[in-house]
Amino acid sequence: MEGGLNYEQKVLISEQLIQGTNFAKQLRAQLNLDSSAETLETLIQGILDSYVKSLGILKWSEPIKCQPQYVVAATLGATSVPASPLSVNNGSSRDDEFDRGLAAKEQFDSREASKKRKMLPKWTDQVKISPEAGLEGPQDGYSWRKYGQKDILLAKYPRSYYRCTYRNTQNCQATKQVQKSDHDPTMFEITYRGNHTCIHGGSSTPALTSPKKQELKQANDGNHQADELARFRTGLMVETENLDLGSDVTEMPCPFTFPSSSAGLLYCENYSSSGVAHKGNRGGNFSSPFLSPSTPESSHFSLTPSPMTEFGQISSQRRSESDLTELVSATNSPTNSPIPDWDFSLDDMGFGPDFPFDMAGFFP
DNA sequence: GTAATTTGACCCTG
DNA sequence: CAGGGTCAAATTAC
Repeated sequence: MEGGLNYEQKVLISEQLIQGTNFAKQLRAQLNLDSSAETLETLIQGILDSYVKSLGILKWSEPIKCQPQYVVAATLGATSVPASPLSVNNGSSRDDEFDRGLAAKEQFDSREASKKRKMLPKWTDQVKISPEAGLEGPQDGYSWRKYGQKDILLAKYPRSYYRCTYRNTQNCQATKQVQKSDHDPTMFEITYRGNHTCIHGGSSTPALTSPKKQELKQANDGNHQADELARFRTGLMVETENLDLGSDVTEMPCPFTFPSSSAGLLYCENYSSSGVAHKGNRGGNFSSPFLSPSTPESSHFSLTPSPMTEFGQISSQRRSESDLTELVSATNSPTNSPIPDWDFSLDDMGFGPDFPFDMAGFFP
């Protein structure tokens, strides 16, 4: 991928990245100064813009495999949050699980669908539910319909399967799985797969077929409750795990989209190909195979394509604060979002270890 | 009556 | 063959 960059691309990327770096530096300074959420938001937006532009400059590259995992840790605002993103991540070998069962058939064309299913991006969001969260709370912007529940081997709690309500009408292939954590009953692992191609889903006022019904339903369903609530109570930070870009891994594994405000941890797992997903996207601009399952309108995140610790440090700082939550909440409002579809794929972007991205100097 | 959920059966993958 | 994911008929909720 990086090999395909021409001079202009590199220059543009550099400019954007430098700009992003500057914003990040300012943000860091502001964090230390305990600045207002507004200021922070501006800075973060700047960072995001820079990334978006940078990534947009990159040509879409061929599908590549997802090898390492990205761990996106999102902090719950006022609620508790896992002490360490990485620590929480330890517990699962979900990749294996999912890979094994990934392939179920599709209605239309079993074999084709099976392949497609395999290529759908997926990521796990760990959500911690808190009593104070309450039941009110916005929907994640998408309408889900439960289509199955299974008892999982060695798991205390069953896993619920949801798919987009508009699966049939709009052929939206997004699905999610919700399972209560064995270790911490207040913790839910929500695995999203596929991108929303439905129109209703991403809107600020999702055309939920029956909002009331859903709310009531989900109120009785801790899984959902955690899911929805979490979405609006978070700050996002990204950490990488198992990234060994110095090794022979030649591509950036996961395309990411950051479900704008997922709480807890989010793992980008096992993303394999973007080809299919692109097919389903309209326009093709910044739509990626990784449409957010929640609110794609905006996401605040930090991105580390290398195993650096800088973000981790920032994470720690932020975790104890609530500003970012406000910040995210604010920008979560679709009306505030300058980025219509905050979805992009590093994969597609062709990000790779050779990408001229000096993360070490990102946060001096 | 319509839409969502439940749940047992079936299919696919490893 | 076991386990996970999905289907679809039956049931429930609105």
